[in-house]
Amino acid sequence: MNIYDIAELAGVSIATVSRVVNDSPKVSEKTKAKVRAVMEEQNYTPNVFARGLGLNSMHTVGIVCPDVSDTYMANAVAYLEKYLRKYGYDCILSCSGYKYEDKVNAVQQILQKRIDALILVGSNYAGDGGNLDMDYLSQAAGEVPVFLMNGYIRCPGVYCVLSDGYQIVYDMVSELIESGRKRILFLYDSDSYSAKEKKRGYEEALRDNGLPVLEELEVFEQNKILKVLDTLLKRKQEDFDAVLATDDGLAVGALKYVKMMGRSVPQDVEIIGFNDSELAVCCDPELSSVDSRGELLCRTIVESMRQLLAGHSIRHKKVVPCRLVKRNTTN
Amino acid sequence: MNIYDIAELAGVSIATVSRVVNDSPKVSEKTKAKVRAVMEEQNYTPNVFARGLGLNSMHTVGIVCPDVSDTYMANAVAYLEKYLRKYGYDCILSCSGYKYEDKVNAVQQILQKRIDALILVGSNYAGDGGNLDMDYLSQAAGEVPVFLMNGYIRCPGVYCVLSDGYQIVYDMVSELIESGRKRILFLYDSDSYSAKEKKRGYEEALRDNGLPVLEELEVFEQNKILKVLDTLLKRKQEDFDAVLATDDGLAVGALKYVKMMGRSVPQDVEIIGFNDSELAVCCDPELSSVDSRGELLCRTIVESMRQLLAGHSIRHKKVVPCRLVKRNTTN
DNA sequence: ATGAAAGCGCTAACAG
DNA sequence: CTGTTAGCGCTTTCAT
Repeated sequence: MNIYDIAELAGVSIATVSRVVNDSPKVSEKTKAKVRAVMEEQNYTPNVFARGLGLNSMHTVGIVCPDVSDTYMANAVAYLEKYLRKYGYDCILSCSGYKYEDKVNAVQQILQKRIDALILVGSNYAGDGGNLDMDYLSQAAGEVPVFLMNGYIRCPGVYCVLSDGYQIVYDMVSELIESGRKRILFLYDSDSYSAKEKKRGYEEALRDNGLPVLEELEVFEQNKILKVLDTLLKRKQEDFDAVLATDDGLAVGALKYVKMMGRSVPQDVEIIGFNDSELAVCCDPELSSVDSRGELLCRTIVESMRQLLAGHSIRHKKVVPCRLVKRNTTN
Repeated sequence: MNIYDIAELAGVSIATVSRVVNDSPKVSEKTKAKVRAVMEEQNYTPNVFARGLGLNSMHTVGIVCPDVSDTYMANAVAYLEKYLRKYGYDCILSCSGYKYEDKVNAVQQILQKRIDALILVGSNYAGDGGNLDMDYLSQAAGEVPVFLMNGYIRCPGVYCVLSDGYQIVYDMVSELIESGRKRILFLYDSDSYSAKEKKRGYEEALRDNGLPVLEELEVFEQNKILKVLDTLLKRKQEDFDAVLATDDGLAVGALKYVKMMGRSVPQDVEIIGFNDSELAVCCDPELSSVDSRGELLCRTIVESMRQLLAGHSIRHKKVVPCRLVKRNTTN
């Protein structure tokens, strides 16, 4: 059943059928109704490939993230998909992994699908692991609009939507210090843009509050609960009275360590995680965690994308404030 | 830059270029090399839409799940994507939600994309919520091969790959009883095929071991840690000495309740979760959990799909055994 | 408001 | 092994 069949059955030309399919205003309501009736009756669906060929678009956006099995990204993908679908876009998903060359490959591959826009989830696409060569992004941006969720690079055609990790960390550290904490452990697990921003917030807050930045208090470990626990056990690093982690998994690892050392949370050690995931509620005691506004970021990205594709111009950088979800704190 | 340009630059016909693109064996290595050189040099990429039109396929498979932000599904999608990409398939993802009509819509919508196969993740597609009308699946199966991950319906064209929830639950309950547990709470959160199977395993094990099936010990609650805790608190149901939950989130909710009641785990109450997620390791004490073999299921699905698309016939049902990951048990 | 016809870029007989 | 050519199903001028 193709457009010719419908045209014949409806007694019109294929051009008219096409116009009806695209809801063109220059078809009389009467004809529209007639054609639509036939389409319904025949259960006709336009061939998306032919349509794509003609329009050079299949109304599809590409979503690339290092790993959807990560809670943060899974959430992001879920929200993105939801908003994109709301506006009739389909999503093609690609999980690139974390290695630079794999990320480049994934981006180049998905571009061949002639997507209408590309969304990169997670700040790992903005300068991770030392390789700062962002050419593949500017190249991509030359073909379609590129959106960076929670990352930032300065490059025409790349639109960045991110939460203000720097600010919230700065504020939290300042508050911790004000409430008497002196040795705050900073736990992170990546060199991504957002991790660096958080670290900067941590260090600046320490400095601005007259405390030294101690290397021994900045620990980099894979985001696995038991790995973190293990590392802390090995280092026998018990000399801290607060922990700030860039992810809830890390925070829980620290929590386990602290409890194992017989110290109590939050009295002896205050622990704060990031992303406000189920992990923060699962552990005992529950932990405060920063809501990094995943849903808002996703909504903003999709709305911006629509603006852009509709011909409007949009800002290259949009920053959203984070907010702390407090649980069991001492103050 | 299209096939004509390449043909001209390489001094061959478009047919030859097309053959090279598709790596047809009937082109001399010499010509292939020549054409490939030009393609490289011009950075040529075949237009996927035109290709789709000609082949009536874009080498894409549809993945539909109720909600990727759920850990189990996120994992499944990650594995599926990985294996599919390995064989050159792209994935289009659709999150349908849990409502029957939304599931039907999602399936019908994604079919219009002329995907090569459809994968439905989670047993919610096989008879959930009372509505047993599986017509939309058999209809879908009429158009493309349909794979059900962890669900089972008897329908030609629908291939089911699932883990044996019935058996593992039956075995675990039997063991619990043998080790002296008498009142085992069964916590579940859906009416899906797999939940029903687990419940059946629970009930049959009780019966076969001479214990009654008590309604008060079967509690249905949303899979949210705090919701479960809340429900148990309201019911003041403390009269159980073991818990079997169909998901780790539920198990953790029960754990919190048990600890709150001042009873100890696993001495007073043994708790076992499902899916072996991070939650099982995050809580304190860590919980045993059933590995439902997500990766194996995904790999099996993708391999089966390839067999099928290659013209071989495959079995309509493949069952994989689960396995228990023990942590802090009493026996 | 509608139709005729020329593409869109590629695949796949068919012919040599 | 290579080239010619007729589609694939739709969009879109350009007429009318």
